[in-house]
Amino acid sequence: MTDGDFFQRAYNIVRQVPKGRVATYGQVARMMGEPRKARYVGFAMHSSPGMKGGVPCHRIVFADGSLAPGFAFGGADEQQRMLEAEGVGFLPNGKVDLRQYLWEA
DNA sequence: CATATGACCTTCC
DNA sequence: AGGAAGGCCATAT
Repeated sequence: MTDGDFFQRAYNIVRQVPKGRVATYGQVARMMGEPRKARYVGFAMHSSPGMKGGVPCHRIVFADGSLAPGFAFGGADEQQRMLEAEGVGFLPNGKVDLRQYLWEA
């Protein structure tokens, strides 16, 4: 196996994220035991097969609760709408309420 | 083939 | 308390 397994591991964690809940890149990276690789978790999402592959990248948000503008499915607006459709609540500042919807392993 | 950048987070000053 | 820099692996040019 190659180090690329890191991607597979990232997908594995993201895939474990329950519906109506969101996880942060750093948290996922930390789960894999590589808190410094938070950046590549995002890369993994970019190369992710999509939710069709079981990788709900839209449930992955920043550590502060903001989404990924310009790189998401069709815009942070679409992503935000999807999360709301899953039951995730958003704060008036346009961020996810990690206080309540942050996925806890 | 080598160089540069990237959906980020953590830590130090 | 706020600001700045670093770090890591992979992908793309």
